Amino acid sequence: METKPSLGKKLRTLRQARNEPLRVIAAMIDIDASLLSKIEHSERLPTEQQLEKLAKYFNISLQELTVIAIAEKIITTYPADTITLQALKIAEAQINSYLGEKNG
Amino acid sequence: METKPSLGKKLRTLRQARNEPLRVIAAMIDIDASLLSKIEHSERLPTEQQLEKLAKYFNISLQELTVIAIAEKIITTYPADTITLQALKIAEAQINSYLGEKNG
DNA sequence: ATAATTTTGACAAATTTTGTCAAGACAATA
DNA sequence: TATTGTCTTGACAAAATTTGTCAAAATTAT
Repeated sequence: METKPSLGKKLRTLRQARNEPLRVIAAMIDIDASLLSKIEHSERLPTEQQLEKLAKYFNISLQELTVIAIAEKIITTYPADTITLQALKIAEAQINSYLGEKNG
Repeated sequence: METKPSLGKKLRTLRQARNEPLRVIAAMIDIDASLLSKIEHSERLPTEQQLEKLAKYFNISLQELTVIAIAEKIITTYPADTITLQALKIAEAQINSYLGEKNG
């Protein structure tokens, strides 16, 4: 079982806070309940469009959800080792440099 | 034209240092010369297996190539904004925590 | 026990990735 | 400048991955 905080956990918590079955929210975001179940278990990640609908439905920040989704995608895609760590630092540096130059 | 340092540039530099045509190295790593051309132009990224063969052929560190490849993949996949930046930091933190616990 | 909900695996459809080919651009050289 | 070899590019097919659904099993609640 997946134990650490995750997008799935967050979504499940939000849903349970409202006492709503998968069925209802799945319908709201136009997917099958089984897919939402998988999302809540971090077996699948929501698409951008699903994230948008979820953010709207739960009235929370899309950006916040997107951050977690990207982080999880990266974590599941690459091994948790120093190579990946170095790659992340480089990517970070490039974005920082890009954002820096964009302004002053 | 792509101007910043990149995996493609590095590979092209290595190849040119040997004065070898695409054809030769492409053959060594079992791909078409046109694909290697695209790789050198950062239009495509090498697969893991291609990276391995390239590292061997040029007698350089596979890890070093992999780091750059992953960084470039991330950069081309996600927008260069603060959301991605936050996501990268989270991914980094998770790997660090994983690597930390793994040892002492 | 029954009914509702949730989970899971198998699968089809859609999308993305990967590699090749062929034609054209470019460069070097006779 | 004609010829030959090299490099680049777009279009495309094949392969791989992702995405979503269905149906059946498992779990939970009534």
